Amino acid sequence: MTRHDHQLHEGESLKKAARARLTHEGEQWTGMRESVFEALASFEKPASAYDIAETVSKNLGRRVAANSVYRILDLFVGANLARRVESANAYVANQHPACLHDCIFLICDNCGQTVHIDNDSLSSGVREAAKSAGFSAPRPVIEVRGRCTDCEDS
Amino acid sequence: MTRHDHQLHEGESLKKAARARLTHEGEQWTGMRESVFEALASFEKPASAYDIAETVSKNLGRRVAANSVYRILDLFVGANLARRVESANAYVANQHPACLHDCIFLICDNCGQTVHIDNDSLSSGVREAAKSAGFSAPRPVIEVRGRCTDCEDS
DNA sequence: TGTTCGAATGTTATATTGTAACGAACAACA
DNA sequence: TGTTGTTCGTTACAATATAACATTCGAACA
Repeated sequence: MTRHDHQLHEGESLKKAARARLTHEGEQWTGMRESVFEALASFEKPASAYDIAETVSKNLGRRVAANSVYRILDLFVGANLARRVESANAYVANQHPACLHDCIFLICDNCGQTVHIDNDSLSSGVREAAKSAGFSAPRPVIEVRGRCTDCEDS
Repeated sequence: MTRHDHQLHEGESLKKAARARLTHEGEQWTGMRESVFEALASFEKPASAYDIAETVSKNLGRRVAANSVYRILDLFVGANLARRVESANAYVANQHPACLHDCIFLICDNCGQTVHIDNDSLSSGVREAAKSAGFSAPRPVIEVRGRCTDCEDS
């Protein structure tokens, strides 16, 4: 397991870091994007675009279509503010948007709780294996389905 | 890359192996299941349940609902006759249904062509990392998005 | 200030993927 | 023959995702 010296953000701090990262990419930090980010970060589990749309709608007191949320989530994923969990069709906020990692998600089949770990030797191993097979610009998707500690008995 | 001594099947041979595996699991090899398996195996890329439903419908000369295909695909995945490619919402036939592997899919973002590699040291590394994090019964999902050799210029 | 232009968002429609519920067909077997 | 359980058909619907086009907003500049 690789050491991590960078900062883990949360709450206001995370929002600031996200904003800094997005503007650094030359994108705007709009009210809508802030609302989507706040909603995304408020979930404890990966949230679907529709979950987020619902939360944002409630928070803003008006209907926001999933469509708009998808656009913003795509932007976030591209800018490393969020990650898509492929095997759950859902999204999570990235806790350290400033630095780039291939992360590994552990998703509990029972409760949906998801944790992410970074293991650069594993992920670079996967990258290398892909390159050896002739794949260029590899973007690893590493997820593990299973049971979390809380659910392993039930 | 781990050596593989087992047999790689194709065509009739693959179908026989799949049938053997499924019946060994105590499940029936019905006409419908054979049709779905043939359709699945006929694709060169991962196929969606709806793609398969369409192919089976054409082959049988009558409408087969996606619903039925999903049921059978779920059965196949459970019995190791097929794999689900999570990041593509699609399925591929398993070329060696008799033996169990955590496989790694390489999916071309441009053409959709997918190859799979087996690398037991990587996949067991992922399993171990998950276990260390408290996850039980881990089932790794390892996929890589990128560009295949044919597409890397275009 | 006012205008213009492009980015961002709103709106509606639709495509794609996936489940649920229930009944009919069929095979295995008492 | 009746009974039972699995498989499959059928319909309906839920959830996820994209497309197309209109509108709004804000930055840049005359």
